[in-house]
Amino acid sequence: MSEENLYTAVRGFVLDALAELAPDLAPELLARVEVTPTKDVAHGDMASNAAMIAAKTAGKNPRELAAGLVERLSARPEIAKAEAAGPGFVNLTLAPSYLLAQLPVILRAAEAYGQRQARGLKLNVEYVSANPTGPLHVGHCRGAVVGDALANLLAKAGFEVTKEFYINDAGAQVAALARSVYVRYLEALGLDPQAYIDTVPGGMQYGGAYLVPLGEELAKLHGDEFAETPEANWIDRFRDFAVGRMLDLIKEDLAALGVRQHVFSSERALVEAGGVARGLQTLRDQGLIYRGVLEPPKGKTPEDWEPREQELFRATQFGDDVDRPIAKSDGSYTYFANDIAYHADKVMRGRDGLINVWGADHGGYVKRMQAAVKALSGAKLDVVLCQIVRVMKNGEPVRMSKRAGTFVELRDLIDEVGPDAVRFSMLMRKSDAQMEFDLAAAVAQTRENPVFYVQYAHARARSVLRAAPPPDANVNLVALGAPEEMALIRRLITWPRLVEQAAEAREPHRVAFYLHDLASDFHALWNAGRENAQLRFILEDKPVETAARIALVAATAIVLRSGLAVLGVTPVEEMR
RNA sequence: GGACCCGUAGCUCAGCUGGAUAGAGCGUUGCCCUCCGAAGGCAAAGGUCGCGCGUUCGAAUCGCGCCGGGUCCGCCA
Repeated sequence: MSEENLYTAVRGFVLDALAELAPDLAPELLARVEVTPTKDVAHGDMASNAAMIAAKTAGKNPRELAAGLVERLSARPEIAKAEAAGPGFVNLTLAPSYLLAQLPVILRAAEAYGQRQARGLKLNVEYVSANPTGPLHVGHCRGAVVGDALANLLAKAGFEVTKEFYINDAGAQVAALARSVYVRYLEALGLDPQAYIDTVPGGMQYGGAYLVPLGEELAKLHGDEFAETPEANWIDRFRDFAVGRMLDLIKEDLAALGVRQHVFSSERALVEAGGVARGLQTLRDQGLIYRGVLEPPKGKTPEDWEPREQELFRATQFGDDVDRPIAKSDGSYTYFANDIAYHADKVMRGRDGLINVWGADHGGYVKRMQAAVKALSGAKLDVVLCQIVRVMKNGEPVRMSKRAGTFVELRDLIDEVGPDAVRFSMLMRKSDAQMEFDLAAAVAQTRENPVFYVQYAHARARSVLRAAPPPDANVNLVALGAPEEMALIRRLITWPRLVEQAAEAREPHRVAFYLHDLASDFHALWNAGRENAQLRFILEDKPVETAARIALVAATAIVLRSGLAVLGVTPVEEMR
């Protein structure tokens, strides 16, 4: 396989030249040498900071070193022009033939362009993991989209990726779900549930109408068998039934968004298999669990605070601020203990790295979870936090509460604006930036959504290709050279580099911005053809030019598809 | 009181892990369809990058301190 990432290749040239001028530079120093796209075409195609990085230890000033690099790099056939600039940049203009030679590479690779070779490393990306107590609401969709796109991105970057959903089916929430379903069951039997509701400590916690059919179904199935019986007789049965149904609901919602996870891990199954004690044993063996008393949180002492001895995990040894309880005062495990066990399980399944996509309301748990994973294994846990999406309707924030049944269901949103627009707009922002989502605007402004801008570029490209002879990877490309054409090519060859960098930063939004820029370059070229007929893609009397331009258009469509696939957005053929 | 995230154009947001003159979309103003798809393009206007020190060849980016917004802080998950 030829080197697809041209920046990596050129960086190799720079390092070769640097080694002649300043041998024996430390590897840490060389690692900081970059070859980057230039912001301004006047600076050429690529620029390197090599001279500025190496100057000090090489005992030369940056400009002097840059001049030496320029001399050596200019001699290479791949480089048309090299010059020193500014404080010591080396600006490189690539030989057109070298740049153009990437077009056949793209055409042959097709949608696999930008796909890095397998690294032999397995990553686990866990996302959504909503409580199985109801359908997904719009607050969930950011994490769902970001997690899914990130997983795709990492796969593109050469990692073996497992997409995972953690089912919180073991705690008080799902017990409350079972009780709420029980209420619907009583109603379905024609009984007044009020007397029962009064006996439940938290009352009717999940009052949404979506549980009504479950109650009816249970009434049909069991008649009044459980109507007057103690909770112990029915709660397991009702809970399992309800959790199963809610999970089906969630999976349907995810499917509507185009999200399909590989693994659904049940907390309950883990607990019942004794996984918690097993997971904690690793920590006990290392003496990282002890009995102790925590200080009250400063400035916000709960009124009923009293010192209690608890089992604690020495999270402070791994960078956390305080040690964290793994058992409640009554001896039962905390959620954190279950989470430790779950992460131990994920690591044992052979993952080289774990990534959790969490809502910002879990920000306070990042350090302790990272500490636990560090203590459990050599694997690293990265947490991508998604800030809460504030849903606005007519300028008013919409309160979302699953318990009150007042949330806006994700499904409604998808049905209204379509999965592509939902996904793309969630990815047009950095995930840790706060975000307002105006429902009215999302519905009304579908045409203004940037996703259509990108899809339109693809549809335009495909429309040209339908009217032209098929693209040929062996075509003569010398006819290409207009500024708009070269700008587009420069953008295309940046795709492999972008995949790598976005994956490393765990930032799928960069893909969305890249595609927007690429679409912009393509639209600009298109309109150049409207201004100047000689720049049109298809010229009846000029088969050589036409063939070269068709190759460029085909390459553009390929990269657009390649990127949209990462985002999970449909590359439409036409948008009429 | 503490932890984490955010503060960039009127609005919504990027800014490639420290680089050259800080960008895009929307909105405003003015242009471009006898021509492959105008859901497009070109141009103009719009900035003390929250404030102040510091680190160095160089800071929107890194460190510290303030100011403002958000999320969270044992026996919920």
